[in-house]
Parts: sequence; C-alpha cells; structure tokens
Amino acid sequence: MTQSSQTFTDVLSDSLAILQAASLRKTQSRVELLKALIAQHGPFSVEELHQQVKFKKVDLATVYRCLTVFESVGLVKRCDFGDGVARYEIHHGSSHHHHHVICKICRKSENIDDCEVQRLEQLVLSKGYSQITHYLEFFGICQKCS
Amino acid sequence: MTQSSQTFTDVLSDSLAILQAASLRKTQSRVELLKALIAQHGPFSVEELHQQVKFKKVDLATVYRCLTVFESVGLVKRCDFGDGVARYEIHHGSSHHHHHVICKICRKSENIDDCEVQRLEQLVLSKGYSQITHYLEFFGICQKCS
DNA sequence: GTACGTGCAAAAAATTTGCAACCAA
DNA sequence: TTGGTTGCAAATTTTTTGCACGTAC
Repeated sequence: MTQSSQTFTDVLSDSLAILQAASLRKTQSRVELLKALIAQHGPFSVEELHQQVKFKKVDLATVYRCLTVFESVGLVKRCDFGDGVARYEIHHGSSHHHHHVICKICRKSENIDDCEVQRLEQLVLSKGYSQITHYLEFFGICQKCS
Repeated sequence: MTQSSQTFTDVLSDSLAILQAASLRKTQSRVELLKALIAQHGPFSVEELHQQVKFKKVDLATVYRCLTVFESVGLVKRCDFGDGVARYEIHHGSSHHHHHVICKICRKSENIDDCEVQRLEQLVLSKGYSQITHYLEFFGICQKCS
C-alpha cells in the first residue's frame, strides 16, 4: 500500500497539523472527514464520503466545503475518472505521486506507482505554461468484471 | 494542427459514414453537431456546443444524447479537465493519440502530441486489466494568464 | 468575544428522462 | 410505413450559496 509507512494516527495528526498551520479550525466535521479519508484508501466520491460521516451529523454541503478547503491546502487530491463525479483521496507526506487504474465497469481503482511523465512536463514548460501538473489515469476492465 | 491532413469536408463525410455504418440516422442535429466539432479544434463543453447549434433549433438534451451516441461509436472522445464539466472533441482516422495542456485559469487547452505512456500500459496489463486506455492531461497557467 | 464553520433549505448547474410529434430510411 | 430521433418540459443528480446559529480558539 502506498501509505503504509505511517500509521493511521500518524497521518491523522499530520493532517490536523496542516489544518492548524493554515489557520483552519479543527472542527468535528473536518476530523470525521479526515478519518474517513485516511482509514480506507480512496479515492472517494463526495457522496461516498457523506455516507461515511452523515451519522455524525455532517451535512453534504459541509462535505463539499471541507473537501474544497482540504484541496486548497493540499490535504486531498481531486481525481476525475471521466464519469462526471469528482473523487478525492488523502494526500500526505509519505503518499508519493501516483496514478490509478479505474475499472470501466465497477469503477474501483488501484494505484499505479510508476510515473515517467515528468519528462513530458518539460515540453509543456517550453510552451510557456507555468505551475504545471499532470493528471494521468488508466481505464480498463478488471479481472472480476471480465 | 492535428487534423490538417484531411479537409473539413473529408472528415465530415468520414464521420457521416461511421454514423451510417452503425445504423445511426443522419439527422440535421447530428450533422450540425459534427460540423461544429470538426470546424474548430475542441474539446468543447456541452454548453459550448449547444451555443453553436441552438440557432439551428438543436435542443440541449439532443446535444447530450448525440454526444453519448457519438462517443459510443468512437466519433468523439470525452475529456475531463477536472472542473466538473464534460468536454468532447472529434476523433477520426487522422487524429492521432494526444493529450492536452489546460490553463488553470481560462480553461483553454492546447494539444500535446507526444506520448510515452504506452509503456506504462504494459504494467496495467500485467495487473490483470483488459481493454486498457489511459487519460493524461496537463494543467498549468498559460502566458496570457500569468 | 469574535470570526470561522456548520446545518438547513433553497438555488444553481449539469445531466437525464418521458412522451408525443417528426422525419430518415 | 415505421422505428429511430427530436423538442419540450419535467425530473434527477451534482454542486453551490445564503443565512442564522453554533463553536473553536
């Protein structure tokens, strides 16, 4: 697993530290969401996350708002799997750059840890763009579905 | 330009042939949409396409329905730029595999014609997935916006 | 105490669907 | 003729926003 070098508790406290460093309050909603994001390896859709936290009285609108904030401070990464639903996964110190393979049928994803795309970013740089990032996803049909 | 090896007319008639080969009718809405998709290099959002064809009495729902059909026969490619809006670009014989750089601010895109990612697909293949495709987009800020 | 955040409800944006009329083959 | 398509309207789905209240610091 990508994030096994740190325990759940480590990642959570690091995440909370990032929140506080950004002058963001440690509210129950945010803590619950972070716990959900860290406990299982995402990416999760907003709806999936809401399912996990709504019994703690966390509203769907709050989920949207928290995820937006989390993304702005780099706590989560937004992923788009081409189906019109935004997904988020936790991002922390020991979670390195990676991509996903998404099953075209069940929509489950698996990590792809290799990435040779940095070189291509040079090309983009030479076209005059700055602050370049890239987004790479693989689509296929997993064994269970085929 | 990517598709300059064929003229507008060539690409349009090829596209219409694909439609007919798939037993899909050559309706005015579909022709107008294809013309819009071919005339300028996309990708276009559904809304942008609708703006281009609505004076021809093509309804927004029809745009959605046509694009879904076009995608299912490989006439267009769906692109997600991570902003929750689906975009489509024409795909035809002489339009080769490519990616985009998307400006984080104006959302305009430019083609990236190099792709070395095929090798990575081998890795995905070895994980038991079939019918693998990949999706790669670059994000950055273009000169005009920075 | 004072912002910042939240719940709730309503609005907005994006997409899908039902159905009668239309039209391409 | 006739079944695939469309326009229109309504319904869903996804996301955002306004506002008064709650709460972290």
